[in-house]
Amino acid sequence: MALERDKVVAASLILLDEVGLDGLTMRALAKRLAVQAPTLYWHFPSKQALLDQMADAIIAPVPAAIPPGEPPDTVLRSLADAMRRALLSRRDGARVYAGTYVMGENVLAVADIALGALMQKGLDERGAADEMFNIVYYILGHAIEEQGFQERWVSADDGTVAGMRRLLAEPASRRFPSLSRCVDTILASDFDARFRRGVDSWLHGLERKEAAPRVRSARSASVKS
Amino acid sequence: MALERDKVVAASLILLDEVGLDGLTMRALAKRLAVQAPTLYWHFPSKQALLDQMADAIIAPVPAAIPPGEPPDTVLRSLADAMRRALLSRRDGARVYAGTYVMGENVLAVADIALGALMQKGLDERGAADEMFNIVYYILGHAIEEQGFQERWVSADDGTVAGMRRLLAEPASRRFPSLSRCVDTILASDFDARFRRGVDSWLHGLERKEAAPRVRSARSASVKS
DNA sequence: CACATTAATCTAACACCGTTAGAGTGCCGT
DNA sequence: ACGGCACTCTAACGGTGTTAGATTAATGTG
Repeated sequence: MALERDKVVAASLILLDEVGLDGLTMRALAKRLAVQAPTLYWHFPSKQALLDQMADAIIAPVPAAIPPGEPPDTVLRSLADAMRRALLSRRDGARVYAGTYVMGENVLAVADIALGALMQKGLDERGAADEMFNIVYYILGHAIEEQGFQERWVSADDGTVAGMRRLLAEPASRRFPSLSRCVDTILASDFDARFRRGVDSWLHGLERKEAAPRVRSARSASVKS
Repeated sequence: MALERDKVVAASLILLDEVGLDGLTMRALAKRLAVQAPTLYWHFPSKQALLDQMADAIIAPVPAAIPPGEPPDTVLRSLADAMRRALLSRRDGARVYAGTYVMGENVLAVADIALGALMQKGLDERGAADEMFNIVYYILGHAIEEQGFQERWVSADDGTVAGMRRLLAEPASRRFPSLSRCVDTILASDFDARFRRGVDSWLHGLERKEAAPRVRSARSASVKS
């Protein structure tokens, strides 16, 4: 019963790597499973339901990648790293995940780990929830843009970033001086290094939060006094 | 020549608000313009090209929303705010923007402003490029999830977040203790407040960067000595 | 004015998509 | 032996982005 479902999800992930999200059709998936397309609708009520399962499967390796018993900073760093790697591990993985918004088993597990580490650092419930979403948003946006960048520019017919340089360098030269100064740095962009620095910045910001517990707002304070 | 193109983009943005990205078809757009669908292909080589123009149009208001002559922190804060508002101003706006990766006029202008402010704060080219992308990733991820959350949960048949509470509270209670503690906070989530705090954290992290100029790596230092 | 050219739109159609209806097929418990 | 169930099939519907090629409207040129 649930065995067949898992096999379908596994096959769809392989197909995703081969043809991308736009090429992932029910008919193509059916052919790979030596089956007719409508058969899939006995196992999944819709394509979106299948995509939801795929999204959960994509981040399934994340909870297991977190070393237990480590200090919260280590947990958070490896959590961010594992989630990024999971999203990037499949072609269009970030786009699949972004389109889902479903409360899958693994999604909940990841959230639980992040919230636990954040509260262990001294944040209250709201602070932990905020920061947990913030880092997830960052990871997701980062991965979406990275994969989109690759598909659009690196694996384009051009084959290099030369086309991008042409588009960037010309109009920037006069009207956009700051951009013009940074254009070489941007073209040589290293997503991994940038991500690491981004996570560092985030963790550094957390230090401030845990050190200085939130003050009551002026209104409620005056009411109290 | 370019006049007709702009009219098509404007109409497509109105249609986007009405029917969402999934409902935005070339035939529906053509009907709104009192034209047959293939006519659009005289003005745009593909639907993706139209979406690219739409994405650039969505963030067109951003550069104008930046007060000139302000200190860089103010510039960056209002830039983040304006970009977020722009993405949220159209239905599925964030998803449209995320799928584009095009070097439009306004995209370049926004990048130029951000890079200028960051370098004015003392960051070098690479630091400015990194942080500019980081904040953009964050804004984008935030907006995508917020709009997706609304479409999937708030405007669902259920009409409220009750369905989400049901899905979250039950499985969380035993296996996910931290999540369980935060579930009420999460359900009462205020995206605006969270975004403001996220930008604050980011700006705070920048202070550290500008204060402490990067040290040479150990390897190159030892070579020097 | 007549005419060739160009811009813009049309109709018709292609190949494909997600999805549904409803008819089989094989197995399993009684 | 047989009813029911799990699973798969064929056929088709309405829709999609996109192309080919004919047709109209406008425009500059002799």
